[in-house]
Amino acid sequence: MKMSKQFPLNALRVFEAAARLGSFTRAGEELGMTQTAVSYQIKLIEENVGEPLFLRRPRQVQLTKTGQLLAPKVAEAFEILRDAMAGAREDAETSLLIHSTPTFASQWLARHLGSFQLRQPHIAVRLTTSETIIDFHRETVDVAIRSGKGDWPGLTAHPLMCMDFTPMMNPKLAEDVGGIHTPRDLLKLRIIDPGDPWWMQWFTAAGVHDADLASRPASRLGAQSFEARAAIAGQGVAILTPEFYPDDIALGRLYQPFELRGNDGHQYWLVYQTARRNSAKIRSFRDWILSEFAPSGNAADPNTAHQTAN
Amino acid sequence: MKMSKQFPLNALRVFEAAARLGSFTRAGEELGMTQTAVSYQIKLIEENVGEPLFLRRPRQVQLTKTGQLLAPKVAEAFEILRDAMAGAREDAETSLLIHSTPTFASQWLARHLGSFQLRQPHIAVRLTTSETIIDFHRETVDVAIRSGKGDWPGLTAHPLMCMDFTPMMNPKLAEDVGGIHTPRDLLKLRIIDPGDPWWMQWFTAAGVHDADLASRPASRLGAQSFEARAAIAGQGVAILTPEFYPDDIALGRLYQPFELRGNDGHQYWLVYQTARRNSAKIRSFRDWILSEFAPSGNAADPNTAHQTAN
DNA sequence: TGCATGCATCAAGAGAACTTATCCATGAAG
DNA sequence: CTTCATGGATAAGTTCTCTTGATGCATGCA
Repeated sequence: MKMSKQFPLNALRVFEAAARLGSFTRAGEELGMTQTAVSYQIKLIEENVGEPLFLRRPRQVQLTKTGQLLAPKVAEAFEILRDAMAGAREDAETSLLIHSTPTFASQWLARHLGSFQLRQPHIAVRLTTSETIIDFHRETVDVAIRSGKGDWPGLTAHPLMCMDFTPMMNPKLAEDVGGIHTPRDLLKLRIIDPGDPWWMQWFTAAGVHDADLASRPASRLGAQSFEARAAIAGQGVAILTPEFYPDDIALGRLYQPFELRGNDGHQYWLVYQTARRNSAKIRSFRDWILSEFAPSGNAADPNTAHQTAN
Repeated sequence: MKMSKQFPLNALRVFEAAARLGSFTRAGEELGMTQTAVSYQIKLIEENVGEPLFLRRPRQVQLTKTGQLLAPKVAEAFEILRDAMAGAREDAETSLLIHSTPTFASQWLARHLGSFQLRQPHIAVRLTTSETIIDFHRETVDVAIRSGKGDWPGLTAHPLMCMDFTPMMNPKLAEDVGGIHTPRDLLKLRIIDPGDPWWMQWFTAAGVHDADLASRPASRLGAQSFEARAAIAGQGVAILTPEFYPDDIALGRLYQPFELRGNDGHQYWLVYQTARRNSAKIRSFRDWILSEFAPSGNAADPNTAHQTAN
């Protein structure tokens, strides 16, 4: 037997309205259906209960004893359901779960998220980070910042910024070794995380093919921002993304000796599930972050997105 | 816009089961539907809320934050609805509202209803009376006892007993006037309610055509049972239905001087709405009362009913 | 590596829910 | 005391939701 027969939910909703309004016609209006349909639904539920719920009086309907018993409880239940749905919608609209790589989170989001919250004060932002790429099917996450090539099935990815890299260091450290004039000068310094493939790539691009990085002591710090801290502290030269350190550069704690930048084809992306592209909160976050990265003054163009089919 | 779109009730029920069981397949089994249908309904509600409610993990589904928020409230609401429906069904099955004429109620039902309650101890009987014929469309009543001809549109009527009438009195009163031998002897006594048309009809049938009843003092008591009390008290002779007074006859407080009975074509009927003929409580009351009136030992035949089309 | 489990997707079909049209009864108004 | 307006019931036809069955995919287990 069909569940809908044992438990006529739609009929109960109609009953609730009819009981409250004391009129099938009025109930129909409220529910956006005809009086006929109301009559039909009420009959359904009466058959289900096994007893009339309304007395059909000439110009009005009136609850029977059984109907009087049933109506308030049904009303209460629908009240709860309405609240629950409203609560869920509210929650859906007002809480935004962002996932990011730790570096992007600490170096960029931490400094800019305030302007998003200023723009959308009703949205409660929660930010989680991990090195690993999260799976939207496994985690409750609305949007994510990822590095990669933007080719993730089922997801829409908007490019945010290139993951360029170039050696950076504390200017005092450069002075200590008599200044850094050629790329090869860097080899006089301690290289922070010499195992990072970026180093090899950059030296090659700079024409230094014999940099013996492998023999140097490994010092992987796990995340670029930690390496940046080390560089700022004068502990060596790190290979970093300059866009992440505008303050440290402005304060003279970090500088970039060479214009030359490497790029391994990766960049940072804003990604979200394509199916959810019309969610208001996702849209407003997307619009905000794209405008932050857009050439100053111009609004971002959401059409630059990659959408990889599923 | 359709209400069912704004407020997907069936989807909520499916959601409740899926959330509780943590599985679309299991939820489908419980609700008697396929996994496909569950998936579809969940998608509906997710679109409505604007956010996923489940994380689709490989071999299970798991509630998202929003889903966790929604599930308990929805469960509570359905709990209430379930209770309410069960309560209504319970009430529908276990309470029987009987309406009767006051006379039939006091003279017959009062003495026999106990045996019905013995047979159906789970049914709570409520008995209301009025002289007027009640309208099933206006009153909350399951079955009624009426006098009449059994031709009520939309109602099924089972004949119970004839409304025969004959003069009855206390035997002592007869002795006081030297015995009642001929119908005309009755005129020596006080006639209780001489305006009752039954009197004229009975005297005519008895061959007394010149009974001057109109000139006698009126003493309408309103209901036959009151007139019977008066007759038992020796205050006169009343025209009564003998079947109502078996005890008083057995105790010698009331007797019927003549075999002759009048009948105006009316009788007592059990009536109920034809549409509700299959209600269990109505059926069991019908079966009981018909068996009480059936020739002893034989079950009553429900097929003697009149059904007057609407 | 192959199998079982569990969910998603698609096309097609059944059946429920709804609408339109009509009728009927009642209470109010002229 | 008609006549009209209101409100519900009924019948038949239509729409469209929902369900089904087949299929595919990903994952976990043997």
